[in-house]
Amino acid sequence: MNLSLTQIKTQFQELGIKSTIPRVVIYQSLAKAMHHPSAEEIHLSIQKKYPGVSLATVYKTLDMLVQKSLASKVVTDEDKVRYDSKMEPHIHLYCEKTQKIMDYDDQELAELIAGHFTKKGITNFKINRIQVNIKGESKTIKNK
Amino acid sequence: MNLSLTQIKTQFQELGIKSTIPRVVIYQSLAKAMHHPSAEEIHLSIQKKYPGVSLATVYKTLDMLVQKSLASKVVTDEDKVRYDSKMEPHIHLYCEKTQKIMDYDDQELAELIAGHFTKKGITNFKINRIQVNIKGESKTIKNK
DNA sequence: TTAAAATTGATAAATATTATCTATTTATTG
DNA sequence: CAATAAATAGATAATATTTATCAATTTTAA
Repeated sequence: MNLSLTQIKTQFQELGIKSTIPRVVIYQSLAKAMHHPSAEEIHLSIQKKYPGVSLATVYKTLDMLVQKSLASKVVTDEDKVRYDSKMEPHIHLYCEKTQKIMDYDDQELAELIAGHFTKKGITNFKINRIQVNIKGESKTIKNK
Repeated sequence: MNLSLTQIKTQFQELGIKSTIPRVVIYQSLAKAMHHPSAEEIHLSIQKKYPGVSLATVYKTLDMLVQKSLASKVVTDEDKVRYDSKMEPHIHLYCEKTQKIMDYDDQELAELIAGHFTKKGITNFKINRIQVNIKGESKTIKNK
């Protein structure tokens, strides 16, 4: 999602987040990215335009965004954490060959699962969020 | 699952895994544990009886077990990897308060989801495994 | 414009995991 | 059983990611 600096500042204000250049830029980069970037990737992506922003600030800002529910952590089999600014429920497809993560929207499945638990429930557990991850391989189109 | 040393040795032999004391003991500890232990927890758990076994060996052995499909990695929001020796498909309940992971078997849900994808499919993606994680809070029994 | 409070950036520290390399152990063969 | 080749273990160094520290800077509010 492409967000303007003004849009972000407004959004921050509504949530009581102090607007600083690093924060706005980091969130803009995350929101634009389609590939669930790591802290370091975000740091790199803003290097050219904002060389001053440190990696520590990127980490602190990402944590803050997660706290404020503007982003979520995506843990993977790699040893680093990735981030996602798409907060609507969606499924992640993990390609085991390329380690890439793709988004997959499936409203029907979401309802199917939610319905199952509404009907059946889980004893002694309060469900906040249901995550579905699919692991496999993305088929690329061979010899056109 | 409680496995005897002999059972494990036999299982290793069948899979072409060389039986060493550290390996057998590590796998036994993992198989017995119900709490999805980390490498360090496994290392601790065998300290008393087998003080010689190093943490490096625990890591190497766990990797090997994952390669041989005797265990799987469980990534969490914590910054360490946990391991699971239960290889049958099952759901993990993540308690966001205690960070504890509980197993939850729900054959019906598994079939529901599998059926959904059989019917609907995902374009350009070969599904190997479907993981369902449920995040929330485990309700403990208050004031008996 | 000023002042208090919060944030930043540079760097050190902590933590988890992997790599290296020699000594030991295992499995095999005679 | 003994000898041997191959694989593994253990100690430790190295790497990588993330967090903590703290003075300097920036923001917000008055």
